[in-house]
Amino acid sequence: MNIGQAAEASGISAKMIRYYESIGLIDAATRTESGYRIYGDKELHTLRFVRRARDLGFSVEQMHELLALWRDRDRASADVKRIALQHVEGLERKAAELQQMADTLRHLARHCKGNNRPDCPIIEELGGSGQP
Amino acid sequence: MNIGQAAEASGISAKMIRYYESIGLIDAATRTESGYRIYGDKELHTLRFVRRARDLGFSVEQMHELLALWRDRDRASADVKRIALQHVEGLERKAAELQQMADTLRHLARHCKGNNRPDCPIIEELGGSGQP
DNA sequence: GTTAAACCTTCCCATCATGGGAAAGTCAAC
DNA sequence: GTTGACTTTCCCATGATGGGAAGGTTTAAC
Repeated sequence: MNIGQAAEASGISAKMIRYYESIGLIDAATRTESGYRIYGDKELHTLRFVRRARDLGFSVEQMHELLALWRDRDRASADVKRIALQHVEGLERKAAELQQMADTLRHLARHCKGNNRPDCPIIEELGGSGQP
Repeated sequence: MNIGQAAEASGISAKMIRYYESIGLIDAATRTESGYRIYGDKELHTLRFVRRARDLGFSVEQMHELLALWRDRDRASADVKRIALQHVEGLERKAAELQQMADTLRHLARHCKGNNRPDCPIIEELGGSGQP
């Protein structure tokens, strides 16, 4: 399988597959005589693992740890769980932060008439007291 | 006021003030004879506007539009509201996406024993069927 | 057998908002 | 007049991703 087909089958772009290889997240693919990367079932399996982890928002560094644990038959599930829950905390913190911003803005927008007049609580909040 | 004091007073780092100037978000500061940027009340007011907008997650481009509206006495509040609500949508979409990831992972983690054994629903989900 | 399309390779550049640091100039206080 | 705290510009880095150029390879059609 060439890189294009591996990309298609894994859902990771060829560009990113090369990038993941270059930073050492995945092993360097074997090559044909002419230098084309070739992928087999094992490599595809790894790429799919990476895609699922990525879809769950894991960073490259976390994916690196997870891949190591995945390959380690003697892993402790506690290690996996720790990485996952640590990530969950980050996700929830970030989500709450964004939602907080959204709530603030929605609140301000609710009191903005949204018409032709210039007066608007949103811009007044941003400007503090006084005009520019 | 020098850039350091303006940074202190506005909550935007000197580094970022220079950057915002370089990309045209804020006007180029006047300079002393020796080239130091100087900031007065008006400029500080603008910097504070930018900080508040940034704290609400607006992008540089959106801040650019908001600044223009802030300075425009003939603005329509509808324009401000449109930008704000558009941003709110983006924030909520992103927040929901992160929260969805967090929920999925929390669910998997709840069924992971977190002990010395290797079996773990989290890594099994990432790996799909079969071992690496 | 040649040619054209569709691949592949590496390399460089861009994003977005932010920070680090170097080298050199300026200002204020002592 | 020296020292220390500030300022200037310039270059580089982040993280994950894409765009595109220049050039080599494979494949399918004629």
